[in-house]
Amino acid sequence: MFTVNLQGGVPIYEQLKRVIVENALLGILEPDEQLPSVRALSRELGVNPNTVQKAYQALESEGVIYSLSGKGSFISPRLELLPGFRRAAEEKLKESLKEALLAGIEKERIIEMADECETEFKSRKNGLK
Amino acid sequence: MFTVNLQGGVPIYEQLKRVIVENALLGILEPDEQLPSVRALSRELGVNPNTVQKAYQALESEGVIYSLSGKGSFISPRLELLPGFRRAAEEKLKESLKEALLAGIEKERIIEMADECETEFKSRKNGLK
Amino acid sequence: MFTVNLQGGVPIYEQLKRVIVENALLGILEPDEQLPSVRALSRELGVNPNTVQKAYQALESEGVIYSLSGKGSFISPRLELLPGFRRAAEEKLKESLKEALLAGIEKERIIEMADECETEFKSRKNGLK
Amino acid sequence: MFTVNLQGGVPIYEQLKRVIVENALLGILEPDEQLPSVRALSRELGVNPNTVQKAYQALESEGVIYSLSGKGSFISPRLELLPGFRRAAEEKLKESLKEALLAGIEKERIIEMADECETEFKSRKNGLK
DNA sequence: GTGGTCTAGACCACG
DNA sequence: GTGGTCTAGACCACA
Repeated sequence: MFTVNLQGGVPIYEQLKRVIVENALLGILEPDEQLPSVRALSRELGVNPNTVQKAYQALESEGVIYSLSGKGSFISPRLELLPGFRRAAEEKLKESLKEALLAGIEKERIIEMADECETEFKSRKNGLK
Repeated sequence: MFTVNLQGGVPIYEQLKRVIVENALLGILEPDEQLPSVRALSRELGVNPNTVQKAYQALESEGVIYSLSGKGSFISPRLELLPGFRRAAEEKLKESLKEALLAGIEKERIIEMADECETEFKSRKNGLK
Repeated sequence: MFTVNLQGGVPIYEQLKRVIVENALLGILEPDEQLPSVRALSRELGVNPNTVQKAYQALESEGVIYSLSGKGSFISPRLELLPGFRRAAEEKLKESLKEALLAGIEKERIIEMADECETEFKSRKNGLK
Repeated sequence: MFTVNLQGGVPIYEQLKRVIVENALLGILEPDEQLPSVRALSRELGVNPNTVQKAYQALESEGVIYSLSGKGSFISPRLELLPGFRRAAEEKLKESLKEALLAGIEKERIIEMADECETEFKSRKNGLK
């Protein structure tokens, strides 16, 4: 379902948050759709349940998902309104753009990469429909 | 000379590395130019000498700077080769692009931001001439 | 487990790096085998944890080991590739050969010493099996 | 006359010692031949006079050279007798051999390198005759 | 529990 | 003066 990379320095719970938000924004996870339970997901990914728990709690406090006690966790409707989400993405993008330009990546290549991302999004959507 | 943000989670030594690499790539720091001494820079930034040392040693092991014992640290000539630097920047950029596109940032805005970065680079170069 | 010489000018962290690389190349430390924790090893060797940490981080940046945050440090698989490792060894060997020949050590003796090294390797491998 | 490498971590005064001993053992510097003065050599190499001084003093205390106050420094006769020199070279060689074998350098290659060293010695001797 | 960062302060080798 | 190593001890994030 979700894949995470144990190596690479990026905290597992952040990768989890990231992939859930991505899928929700892409519509692969639909509003009010139920997420796997903490225990099920931790078993599937081979990570500590605390790690999944931490991701879910963070997502809930950010309004991306909501929990019904005893029933599970669900994707929030109205996801696109997430306050500050766009601003945060813009900041991070600026950092990356600086590095990329200094590394000699041309603007044309950047546009090309953006197109590739959109293509990937489309195929991911269709792949799960 | 170099500014770092003591807050914000990003390790000080990584910020230092980053700003030095940036300035070297921009040509603000010229090949074979001497960097401030570990002690001087640590005093100026208000951080521990070991923190600056760590940044310098990491940069040396990456080939960005070189040290002459008893004399000081200097910017490496032949900086543009840096193997893997471009690839790493490209990967990070792709991640950021994905997030940005999902957050609703338009491609035109991305191009605009890239232009802003280039403008900033130019002004930084001229500012120190 | 690992022995280091606190005296003798050679930095402790370098000795540690050396013995770990040796053991990994000999197969005494197997791929993905977990290393002792920084704290445990520092206690065992009677050195400061930072010193062990420095060795581990250097090894990680060289691709000899990898760290999983919160879990520990492990020997990298794909160790044999180590770019430049062979070249560095060859250079250092040439230096030593020059000195040895000038000091009057005969070529037969050199071959003999190489054989001794191989014998030592074999006994070390078997000693830990 | 002598060349030293400012980079590479190896202390300059040790490189100086090394090259002088090498040339003396090869006969390029003949017994009782006068060495350049500290000031002349430091100027020629572009290094600090203290560095040359340190090398000369170390060589004198090891019996490789001798000084006549006010006249200069000279190569000692009977150089080959240097106590412990052979043993030190042997130890260092053993270290290098271990590394080389672990790095995958074959014994044939080692012999080949030894031959190369001898060839180099011969050409250096003839070059200065 | 793990690794990672940082500080404070000492000591050494080199030039 | 320079960089490099080491210790002691604190604090944090992650799992």
